[in-house]
Amino acid sequence: MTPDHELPDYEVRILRAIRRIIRAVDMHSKQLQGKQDITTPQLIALLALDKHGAMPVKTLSQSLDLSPSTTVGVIDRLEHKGMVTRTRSVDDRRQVHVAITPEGKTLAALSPFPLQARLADGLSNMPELEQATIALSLERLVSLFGASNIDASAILAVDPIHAEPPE
Amino acid sequence: MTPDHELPDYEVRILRAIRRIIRAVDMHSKQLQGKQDITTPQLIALLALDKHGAMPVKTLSQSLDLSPSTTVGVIDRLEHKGMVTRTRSVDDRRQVHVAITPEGKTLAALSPFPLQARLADGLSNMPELEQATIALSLERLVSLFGASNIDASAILAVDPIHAEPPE
DNA sequence: TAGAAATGATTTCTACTCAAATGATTTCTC
DNA sequence: GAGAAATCATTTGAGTAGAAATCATTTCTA
Repeated sequence: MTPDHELPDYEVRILRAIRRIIRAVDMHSKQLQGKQDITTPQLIALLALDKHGAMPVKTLSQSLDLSPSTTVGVIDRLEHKGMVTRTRSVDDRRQVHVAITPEGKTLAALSPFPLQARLADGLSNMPELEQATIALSLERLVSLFGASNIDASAILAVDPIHAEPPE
Repeated sequence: MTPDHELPDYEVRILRAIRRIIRAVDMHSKQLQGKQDITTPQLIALLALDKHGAMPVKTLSQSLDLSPSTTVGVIDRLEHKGMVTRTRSVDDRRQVHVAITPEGKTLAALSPFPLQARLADGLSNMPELEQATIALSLERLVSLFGASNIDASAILAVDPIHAEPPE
């Protein structure tokens, strides 16, 4: 039994890339927060509400691909800043409809998506074929992670020190 | 003038895929936590310490690709569980050396590289060319995010998304 | 129709993440 | 050698994230 976790080259590279992308995305959000007083999840929520109109918390959480409890926190902060309002539904009093305010609309319209901007910039300098390849690759990766059920033995562990072996 | 953040198809797909991957990785960590009382960052730290021996916090944080403040928290939790120890260096009393304990070694040895196993499984069913493509695509993406330093202008730029209309 | 089950939002709890501020210590510079 | 600057670890504060528990309300069922 090798105590070492030998892996083909591609996997190490892929895992390392994933970790870096995750980090980069988070950093962008933090920067956005510092400079425009809004974070990526908040902005995504705002854009969803702007585009599709008021909706219950559950629907919003689904469209954001976030858990309800996380969504509540995001809404809290947006509400506190006056970007959205909460209204209890009359049809079903369990539901709370979240709606964007005029201030929220303004912010949504003004806020560029920094990450998207960067991405767009980079992608626009690539041939379309390559863009397509990247999209397909990522989607295949998603299906790899998401397709079957995740069991306890599944984690993402990259040994960052060895990820780039000097040859 | 579209108030909407219209984006070429590939970008939307790529961003969506990234969000899903991030979520999948996080879910893995949460599941691990529930079942084995350790999380992904903790395990990665443990493996690094197991492989390379005791090291100062700074070195560890660098090899984990995490900020020092984040690393301190991870160490706190590992120390609390008896998986690592802290020792102030005698050479340089600013430094704190983090070392893995026998219990930590046991845990590190027992924890498989699960998500990697999943990934390996999926990848091994793909032609090598495709594996290479995925690796390259991700790395290109990383360079897109990480290559240049993110300055204020990149974030505050008027609307870089529209700078290069898709043709 | 009364009680049970399901659903929706929220709260609480833990963990991860970073930036900025702080305190201790070392190194640099005059 | 004394003071300034740099370095290292840590604390604090804010945000994101999900699971589990809780509360209110609606729907199902006997």
